[in-house]
Formats: sequence, C-alpha cells, structure tokens
Amino acid sequence: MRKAQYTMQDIANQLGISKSTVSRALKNHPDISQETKDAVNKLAEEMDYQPNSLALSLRHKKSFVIGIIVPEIVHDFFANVISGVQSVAYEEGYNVMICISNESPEQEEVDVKAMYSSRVDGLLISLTKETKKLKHIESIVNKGVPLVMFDRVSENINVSKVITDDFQGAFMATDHLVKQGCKKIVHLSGPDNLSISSLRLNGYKDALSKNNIPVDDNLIIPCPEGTLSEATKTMKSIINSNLEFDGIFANNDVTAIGAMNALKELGKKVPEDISIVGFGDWRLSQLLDPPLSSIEQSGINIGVESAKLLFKQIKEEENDKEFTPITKVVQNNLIERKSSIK
Amino acid sequence: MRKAQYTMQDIANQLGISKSTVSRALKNHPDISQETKDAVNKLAEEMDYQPNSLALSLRHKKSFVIGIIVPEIVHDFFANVISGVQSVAYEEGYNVMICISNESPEQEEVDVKAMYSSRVDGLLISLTKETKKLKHIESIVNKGVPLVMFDRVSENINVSKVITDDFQGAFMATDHLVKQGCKKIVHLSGPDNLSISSLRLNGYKDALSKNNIPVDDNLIIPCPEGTLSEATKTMKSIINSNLEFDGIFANNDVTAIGAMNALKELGKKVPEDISIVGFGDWRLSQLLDPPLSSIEQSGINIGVESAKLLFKQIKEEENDKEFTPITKVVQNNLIERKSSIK
DNA sequence: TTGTACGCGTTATCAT
DNA sequence: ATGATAACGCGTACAA
Repeated sequence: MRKAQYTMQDIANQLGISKSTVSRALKNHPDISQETKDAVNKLAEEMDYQPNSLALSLRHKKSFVIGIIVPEIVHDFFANVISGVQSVAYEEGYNVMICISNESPEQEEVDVKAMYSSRVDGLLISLTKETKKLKHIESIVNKGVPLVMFDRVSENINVSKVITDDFQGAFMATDHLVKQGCKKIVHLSGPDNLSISSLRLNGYKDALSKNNIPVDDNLIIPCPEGTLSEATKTMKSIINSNLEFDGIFANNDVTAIGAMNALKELGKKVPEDISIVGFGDWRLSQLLDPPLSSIEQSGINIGVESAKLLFKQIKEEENDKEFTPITKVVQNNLIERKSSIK
Repeated sequence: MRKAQYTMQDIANQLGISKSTVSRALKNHPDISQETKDAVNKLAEEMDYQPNSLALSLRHKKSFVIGIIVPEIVHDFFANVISGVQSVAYEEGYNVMICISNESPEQEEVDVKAMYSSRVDGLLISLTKETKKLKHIESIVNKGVPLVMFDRVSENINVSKVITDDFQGAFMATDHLVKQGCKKIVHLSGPDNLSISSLRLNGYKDALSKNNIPVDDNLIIPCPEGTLSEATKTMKSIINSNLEFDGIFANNDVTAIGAMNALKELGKKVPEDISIVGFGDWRLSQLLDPPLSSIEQSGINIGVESAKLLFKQIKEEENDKEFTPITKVVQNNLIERKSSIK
C-alpha cells in the first residue's frame, strides 16, 4: 500500500478548509480553534504528512542546511571534523551537506557551485592541496554566504579560518620528551613546501631552546615523502650511522610507526631505549605495540570550532551586522599512554 | 564589493526582456535568437548568476540529491562506503546529503524524516546497532522514495539490500591459511548475537572441511567483546595452555592485532611461527609490524554497488515501472603482503 | 476564527 | 522569436 506524497492542500481539501488554516493549525497558531487544530493534526498524522522543506527554503530564502567540502573522507582527521560539525549543526537545527573534492581543484569548484545552487546558509571548506585559484570562493563569499575555511586554508583571501596550532603541538611533543628525560631528540621533518612542516620544526627548536638544549642540525632528519617505507629506511640508516639519540619527535603518525619498526628491527626497545612521539591519529597509536604517545590533530575540535564560528557568522548576517573575519587557532592534544613512556 | 543574489528576473529586467526568454536562452533553446542568447549569457556571466536549485527541485518534484545515513563516520568502512557512493552520484549528476545517526535509533528517525523533508530522490541507509522499529523506513518507502539498505540491514522489511559476503570472506581467509600450510587454525570468533559472527564461523568451518581438515571445537576461541585487551588476554592464556596451532583467523582487525601482540610478547614469531589473517581494515594491517594479511570489507564496493542499485531503482520509478527489491552480495577482497606469509 | 491572494525562482504551456 | 501565465508547496499580510 503506497501512500501518496500529501501536501497541506490535500489536508485542506479533505477537511473542507483552506490551506492557510492548515498551515496555521500545524504550527499551533493561537488564532486557530482547538477543534480545527485537533482535526488537522489527526489527519496529518493519518496521512503521514511531512512538510516540504524545499518549498519552505524557497519561501524563507533560508535552507537550514550548511555545506562542508573536504578533500577526502577516508581519513580520520576529516571524518572527525565532519563528526564535530554535525554535532553542532544538529544542535542548531541545521542539516549538513557534504561534498568530497577528492583533492581535485576542478571538483572543488563544481562543489562550491552546487552548494550555492542549493542555497546553503553557510559553507565550511578545507582546500585541495592543488587549489591555486580562489575565484569560486570569492564568488560565493561575494554573494553573502558565510564561509569558514579550516585546516587547509589560503592566505590570499580574507575570510574566517580555523587552524590547528602546529607550532604549539610540536613544542608540546618535544617538551614532553624532554620532561621524560630525553636529551638528544631526533626530529623526522616533513616536506619543505608545506607550512606545517616548518611550524612543527620551529616548535621543536623552540622547545629545545626553552629547555636549554642546543639545537643540533644533525638530529633533524628529512622525511619529505612521509611514507612508511621512507621512514623505516631513513631510520635504519640513522641508527646504523651510530648517531646518538634517545627520543624521536615524528612529523606524522606514519613516520613515527616507520621509526618504531626500524628501531625494533635493529634490536632497540621502544620506549625503554628510545621514546617516540608523533603527530597524528591516536587511535592508530593505541593499536601499536607498544602504544605510542601522540599529538592528536584534534579533528573533532576543529569541526566544532569551525561550525560554531560559521553559525556566529550566519546569525550576524541575518541581523545585517558587519562581520569581521576571525582566525581561530585550535590547540592540539597530547594523547599519552603512561606505560609507553620511559 | 558584495554582489547580490541575482535571479533570472534580474537579468530579464536589465535586458528589457521577459524571464521566460532568459530561461530559454540560458538553456540554449533553439527558438531563441543568437543575439538574445549572447546578451543573456554575457550578462549572466557578469552578474555571476547561479541557478537556484531549490526552485528547480520544487518545480520538477525532483531534487537531484540522494541521501545516505550511516551510524558513524569515523570508521574506515563507512568512510569508504560514502566515498564509493559519491563517485557514482557525481557521474549521475546527483549530490549527496549525508547524515550520521551516531548509533542512535532516535537520531536515525530524525534523519530519515529530514531526508524526506528535503525530498531526496533516493536513500541509502545502514542501520544503527539498536534499531528495532522500522516505521520510519516503511514510512519513506511508502511515499515512493527508492531506498537501499546496506551492510547493517534488517530482514523484516522487503527492500533492496547490499551486503558483504561474510561467509565467503571467512572461507577465503581460512583457505588461504591452509594453502600456506597451516593445519591447526585458531578462529577468534565474534559475539553470538550478530549474524556476521556465525557466517564467518561457518565459512571457517566449511573451508576446513573442503580441505579435509577436521573441525576442532577447541580451536574456536570466543572474543565476544572484540577489544584489543580482550584479544590479547585471551590469546596469552591460549598460548600458555599449550594448545597447538599454527594459524589464526581473526573475526576482526582489532582481535587480529591483539593476537599478534600476545604472540610477540610471548616470544612467538609472526608469521614464521604463526600466520594471521583478520577481517577488517587493510590500511591498518599494513602499518603493523609485520603487516598482516587481511580480508577487507570492501567499503568502496559496497558504496558503489549500493548507489548503482539505488539509481537503477530511481530510474524505474521515474518510468512508473515496478521494481522488485534485490539483495546484492559483494565479495570481500583478500589483501595480502606476500612477505608476511610463511 | 478563517479565507484570499501573493510571492519565493524556475519552467512548461499556450498565446502572439 | 518572445511574452504572459500557471504551477510546484508553503507562509503571511490583509481582508472578511
């Protein structure tokens, strides 16, 4: 038995009243008599009436949908961000439309247009690695759609941004190792062209300085690819070169794991001989043997903070107020398993 | 400089023509003169006109959006499913609206209603662990919205379903171990109440039988919680009990890792002494030391197949044809690192 | 207390 | 080749 898709008009017809009365009854308008309300509600229930939010959105010029565009989704960080965004959106009574640009600037452009076409009330976006042109972003911003960029942001546009504090995270990680008694800490650094690499490197250097430990350039080992095999290979050659060190701060979780594998393979014990802290996914870290300490790029927090900022902006927009773009910096969390620290 | 949100009417006014002409010009209707088209397109470009798909959807009673509801998103399987769905949807010219029920049946109900409210043209859903009532599902199905359930499906409703072949996967895993020379294969089994547990157990048993290896109930070890600590603890006691075995087929990736940790801790070598194959996330498996062979629950394939089935259904619906629900079974993949197999 | 009429942005139908 | 009008489903100012 298939029911049709009823509208208010259908209810009105069956009850011999006008659709405006139905509309008012449904939203419990004080002018409507109780018996009319009862009749309408009863029939609506029977018919399993559900409002058409397309019509609503068109009417109100407001969709109660926010959009989010991420470069990829099969990645704990972005999945966490989305999760955080969702939770805030639900509280505000908004739905979330998600697009995955798949690291393609062309797709990103299409996505932004699609988002505007469906008249999202606000947009969250993390840019593709290759995004250079920002015309599509400017376009939607010019139309007055509140927009917040997160994590992969661009400096060439004046919009609100939410980013993680890579410097602070790196500082925290290095400081943590020092506090554990490490004196000679290796840093597995990331690719030069990414700003996160230099931020993390600087955090590492700064933590050493603050602890009166001289920075030794020999301890800074580049791992530009950031792959497991590269890290493993690099670490092995470092160990074999008899470089002395008692701790490792890895630029990401994969290099941290690679380092651990290399150490174990060459008979070193983690964390008894060498302590490791890496940036990245702590869930992964916890499954390792032994679990690693890790600096979590707190995806959920990024999501929550971005969404909050967006809604703030949406509300200002509704009240025709000026909104000055803000850059929010979210702190990283050091996830630590005590047992894994020497 | 903020541009307004222009409509066709705005273009028409500026050009002193009617909005219907604009509409036709924009979609390159043959009746319209070339010069009018040029003028319209030029102005549309200048104004950065973007169509309002809300109005379009209302008009056509078709939104070109499909919905997907997943219980969680911070989980490689579901993230992969979404990724697969997106790729198919893009090809078909559809957008995807994602909701996360967060394993809450109440949220799931809200989500389904929201999806219908925004008049998605089709819905993909994987149920919450606790979902018992299916009224919300029946409701949207009765309204004629094409729906496909995937992975977490219910037997109590006649809709299209896409599931993984757990039996086949378990068979494949066990058979693989036998082919590697294993004779006494332990199975770490899952919770009794889930059908996947018994399916996997049966696949395990069947593979042994087909290879003329008697099933030994002592080798079937329950790990109902499926946690790392449970698996580690259980495996240790098994090893200490001097039970003889040379291979492990784990019900999931986490128990596989737990087993590996236990083995290594007690001085056994993987895979030299014991080979392990687990169901689950192969990316995780590859980061382990040594990498584990794993039976991947192919999320992308599930996503792709589900979406394809949904679009098939959407098209039949458009042509007022009958559509008989189908259950599709997606095969699992064995992800293998040759080096890790003895 | 309820009904009428209009508009949100678009397209299809029917005129001209 | 172009314009006027109605319709999609809803809410609301205005009228009764």
